[in-house]
Amino acid sequence: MTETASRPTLEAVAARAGVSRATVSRVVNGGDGVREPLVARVRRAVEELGYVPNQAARSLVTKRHDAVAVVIAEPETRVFADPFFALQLRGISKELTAHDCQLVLLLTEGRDDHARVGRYLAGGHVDGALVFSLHLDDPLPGLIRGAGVPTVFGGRPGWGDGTRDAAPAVYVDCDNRGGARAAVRHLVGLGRTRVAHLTGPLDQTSAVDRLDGFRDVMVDADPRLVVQGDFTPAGGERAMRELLERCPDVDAVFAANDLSASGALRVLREQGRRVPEDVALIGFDDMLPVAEQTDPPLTTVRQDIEEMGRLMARLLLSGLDRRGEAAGPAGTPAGVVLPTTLVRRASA
Amino acid sequence: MTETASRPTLEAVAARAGVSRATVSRVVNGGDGVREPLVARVRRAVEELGYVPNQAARSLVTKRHDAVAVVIAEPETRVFADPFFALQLRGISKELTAHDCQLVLLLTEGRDDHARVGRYLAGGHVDGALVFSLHLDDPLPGLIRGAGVPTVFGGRPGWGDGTRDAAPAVYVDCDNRGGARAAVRHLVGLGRTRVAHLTGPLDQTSAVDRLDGFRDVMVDADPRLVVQGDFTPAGGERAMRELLERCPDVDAVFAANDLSASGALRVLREQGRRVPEDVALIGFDDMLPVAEQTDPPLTTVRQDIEEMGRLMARLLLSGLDRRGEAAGPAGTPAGVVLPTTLVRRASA
DNA sequence: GTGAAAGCGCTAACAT
DNA sequence: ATGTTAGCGCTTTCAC
Repeated sequence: MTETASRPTLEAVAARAGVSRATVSRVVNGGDGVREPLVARVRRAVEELGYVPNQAARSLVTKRHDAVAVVIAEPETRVFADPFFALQLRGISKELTAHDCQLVLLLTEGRDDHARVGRYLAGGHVDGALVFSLHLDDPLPGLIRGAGVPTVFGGRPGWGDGTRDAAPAVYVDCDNRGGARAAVRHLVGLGRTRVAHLTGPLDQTSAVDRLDGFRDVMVDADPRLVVQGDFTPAGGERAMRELLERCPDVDAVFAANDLSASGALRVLREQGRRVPEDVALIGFDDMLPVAEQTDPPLTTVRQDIEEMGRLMARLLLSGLDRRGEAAGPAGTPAGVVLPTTLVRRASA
Repeated sequence: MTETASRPTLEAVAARAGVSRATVSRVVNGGDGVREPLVARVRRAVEELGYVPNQAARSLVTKRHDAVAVVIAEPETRVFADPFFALQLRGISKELTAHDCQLVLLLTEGRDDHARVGRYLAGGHVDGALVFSLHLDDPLPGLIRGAGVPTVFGGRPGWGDGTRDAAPAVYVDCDNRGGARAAVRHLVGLGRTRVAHLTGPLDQTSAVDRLDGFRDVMVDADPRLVVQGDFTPAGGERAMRELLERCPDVDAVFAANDLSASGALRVLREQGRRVPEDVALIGFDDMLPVAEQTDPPLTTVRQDIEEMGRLMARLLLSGLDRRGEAAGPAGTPAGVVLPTTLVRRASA
């Protein structure tokens, strides 16, 4: 534990420099409109006293915080196990840094956490929030709305089409459904007839949309060919085992993401099925450290995750800049959907 | 982007409830010393208005924030790839939650980030900081000292023995050196004579301490048997390749952590060396998802990472509670070092 | 038990 | 160009 000396105030600096508080404030905030000799005097006083502005006091009057919260509604274990978040965070981080804005990461595991995060957001610690990985029954959107903090969502929020409210939710997503369609069409194009789908957790729109894309192509697929997973390798293993038991004749699998595809791949190999000869396999995300390292490397649907993060941050910041301007419905787009592309590797 | 309605203030609640601001404040902060009927009236007004206290205003007077920062001095990509951080964060998170304290995660990648984090800490956004993964040349400790924020470090800080300052740094660490000794002794006990060490990044004390432990046992080891890694699987692969080239007769490897051990294992198998028959291998950390999943499972040195996190948080919070009391040198221990244990699995 | 009033440290009009 | 002043929204003596 380090000492906590009570910090010097503007007042102290002003006294030391022999000027008014207002002048010190001006210098500290850029020094425009203050003559050079004074600027120097103040700067020296600041230096000598080790003055750092008290943000609470500053925010109280400016109502700005130069910080935005990133809220991830997943347990740490998942957040840290899934490169998806790392990539998105990296995009966000770059964009925020460029705007000299601090990223504050809030992880929410249980219901208590939700309440605390709600208080944090409503308490005016941040100028805005970027929210990820919402689940269908998540109380977070309500809390956020209540908090009145400008928010951009990562992934289409699950509560209807966003038109329920006066201001539709702003979100960034990739074309999950279209990407899924492309993947399944590719499998069909390969001549596969027993095409299965290992889904993600169906309380998330990304998983639902990918399932819908699968169904768009496999209009009357044997329902046993759809097995629920959870975006994790372990879930992929479990789902694949179940699938092989239910439908030993399966000849193609579209997994909802690369992580579950990697799990499925392990099971396939373990049970002596060759990929892609016996069973063709496609993932989703194009998470390089996963998709390229598997054996065989994964054919997958690519989305630019880092770019999504960057875009979310940009949307939020530009929205913040435009505060107070007439926010016509034409102002901010409700949702930005980025394209996906099929990346062919060896697994399908 | 959601609407930003200007939030109701204490004043508004007071007006609505027909009481004074002071009374509302009392109710909001627990309601002691306010008679029941008033409490109810105020509560209802709070409810109706959706009032949430403005933290900036509150902090300005109380000087408390009910939030602590966790600073990790690593790029996101590493933070999110290494389960170590997830575990530690989980321990911290649990402890903080129990004290109704918000965890604010700050990741610092480059030098600009350092400055911003320094400003954030000094700006009085948090009551304290937990700092990890410091590197030898890190400017962070200086910034933190300057910020005057109570801090507990994860891992022994690298700047001397901590006695350079009036208040020695508080930290939590595991017995890296002792654990390393145990691992190497075990290898020697197995009859191995060409025992190598794949180090971690030597600008971190944990890596240095493990190397020292290795040297404690292998007093005059062939210097070529020590190869530098970086705690990552890729680094482990690289180091292992180099090692096999330099010393093809190596018969045991102590890797600085499980992640690099897993990389080393891949290379060993790829080059046709059987583990443990030809080369015995030991890791460090006992990171379950890694150590148990490898083939063969890793013998490793266990440290209770989650407990370390919990302990760090507890130390910080108890220090915060004791503010102002005479902080005698006997008050807070400078460093807490947790024991390690050797976990035998199949790799050695 | 409750209210009135004084600030916490800062910025932003408004004077000068 | 610089100083003066009035709050930002809250907690906390201090009277009543």
